[in-house]
Amino acid sequence: MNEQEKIYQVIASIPKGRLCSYGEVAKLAGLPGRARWVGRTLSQLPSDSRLPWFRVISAQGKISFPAHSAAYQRQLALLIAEGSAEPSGKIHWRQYRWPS
DNA sequence: CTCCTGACTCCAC
DNA sequence: TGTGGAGCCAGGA
Repeated sequence: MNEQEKIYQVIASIPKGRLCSYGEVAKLAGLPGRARWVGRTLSQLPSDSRLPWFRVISAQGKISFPAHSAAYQRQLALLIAEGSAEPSGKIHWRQYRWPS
């Protein structure tokens, strides 16, 4: 399994209603300190992917896209759909715990 | 090889 | 609370 697949696996395991930061995903995938790598990997994600990429946010509890951008609104809408955010943009960060 | 870039983080002010 | 800068590291030019 390559690094990209590990990252996909971790993200795929995040339950609906739970969120995880890029840094946490990296750590859980066995790639500590490589949050940027996770971000880059997601940026390369095919548009038709089923991966819940929108459950990954920054460590500051915010969406990592410029506010008002189309990408930002797309992610916010998906989070609102599962109760992880409000239309106002406020995020309800229910931290995902990796099964230990 | 060097330089720049980025869906990131931390820490100091 | 906000901002700024340094650290981070694989890719691409």
